[in-house]
Amino acid sequence: MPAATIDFLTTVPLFRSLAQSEVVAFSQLVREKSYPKGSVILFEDDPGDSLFVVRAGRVKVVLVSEDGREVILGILGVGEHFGELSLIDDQPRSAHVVAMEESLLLVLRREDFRRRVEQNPAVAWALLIELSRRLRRADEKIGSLVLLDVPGRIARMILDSAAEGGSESIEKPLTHQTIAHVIGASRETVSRAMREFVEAGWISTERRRIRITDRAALEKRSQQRL
Amino acid sequence: MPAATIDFLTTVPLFRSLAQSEVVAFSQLVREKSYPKGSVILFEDDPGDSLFVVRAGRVKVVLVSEDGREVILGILGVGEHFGELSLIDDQPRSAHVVAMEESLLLVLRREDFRRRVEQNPAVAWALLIELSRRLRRADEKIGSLVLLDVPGRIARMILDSAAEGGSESIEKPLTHQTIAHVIGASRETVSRAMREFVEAGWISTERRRIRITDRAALEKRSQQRL
DNA sequence: GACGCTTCGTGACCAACATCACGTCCCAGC
DNA sequence: GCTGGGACGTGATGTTGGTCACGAAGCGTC
Repeated sequence: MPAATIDFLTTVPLFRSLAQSEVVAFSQLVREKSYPKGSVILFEDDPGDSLFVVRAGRVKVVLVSEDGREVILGILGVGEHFGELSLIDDQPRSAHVVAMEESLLLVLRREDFRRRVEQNPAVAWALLIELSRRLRRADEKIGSLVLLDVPGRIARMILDSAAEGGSESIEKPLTHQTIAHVIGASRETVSRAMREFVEAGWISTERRRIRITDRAALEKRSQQRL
Repeated sequence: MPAATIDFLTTVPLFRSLAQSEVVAFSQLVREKSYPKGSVILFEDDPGDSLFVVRAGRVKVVLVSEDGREVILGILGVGEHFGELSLIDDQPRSAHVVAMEESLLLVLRREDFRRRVEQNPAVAWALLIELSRRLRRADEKIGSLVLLDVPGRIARMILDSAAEGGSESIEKPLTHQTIAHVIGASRETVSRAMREFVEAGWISTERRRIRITDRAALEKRSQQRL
């Protein structure tokens, strides 16, 4: 197993608290797998027996309705992982995961994962912290869907995305369609709302990158419904 | 500590996998506290240092917007617990919790809880399973908020609630207002939609208890938007 | 049984968004 | 450079569901 994989694993929050020897052990259990843009990595309702870590690229976690409309539950970039729920509770996968770009994933199988978790309380604890974080975000999202109008949800999404990255700008390009799927709105409504933000001087956009120019205004807008 | 508390704890999923001696140890760490109907048990943004288990009564987990509108993230009954997130990740509470009825809660402090979790992998594992369950439900809820119309969300809520209890009826009385807060709709819309369900012969209602009379129709309705 | 409080039923009105239907722009690949 | 597909801008139109405003009906309490 290449040393690069070991180095990479030490940067993943899930494994960061581990001793070097533990990380090496993990690195020997993973397989690498690559997925072309648009390919489905796993399907809702499938029985799941693997955990995935994004090594390169970007994936989206989506729910799809009978008539084809979709919601994006999350967008995961390098260092983030998915698929652990099915390893924990033996239930089928709760959503589809699709590669948004050509992506390289590390795959870890259930038995290997479980054995390691049981032997290493630090991993269990890191998992608990990660699930807590996701639960908080999910609850927040529910709140924003019910309590905020579309511009409010966009404002909040921009602030959230910026918080992860460079603080004042969103590095990863997002199409209006993608934003719409994330916040539960139509592409057209997102277009119109974002134009208003630009005109108001709250953000500026160039080539699908968004830069925040008036954080305070955005924060205010993300807390009230007009 | 009364033996009744010990017996009760063994019925709680979180502790069910524990040895009797472990349960006794826990029972000696909890305090009992009672809350009148309507009282706030904990506030969003407070630093949290306790885990609560519902011994009697019912509580709701709510987010409240600036202008006073509320979303109910969950309704917890006897044997369910809340407040563990703050114990795990040391972040402030993510929502308010309010007693819907006169309620009796068991309170466990952070240090006691952590020590026990660290010494007992079974508790950590039970916690992981519980958080996984909640995460799945939260994601499902996000999906239904975006993909379903109000009647669809009501249909789904009825099916979910019935699944927990007697399968064909919902034991715990729910007001239309409460249902509205859970599914993110107005009281009036819930009234109208439920009347239609009754007229269609899908459910029957008496004194705030709902009985399912045509499960198949409800299931169908909960999957599509009209 | 009478009072009051909460819940529920229902109509009228209106706003936020989805949807439909285009046209334009941008860029990647030939 | 051209060409085609995806992303974006924008108007017109329709509909869901929120809000307001009542009145009626339950239900617990004295």
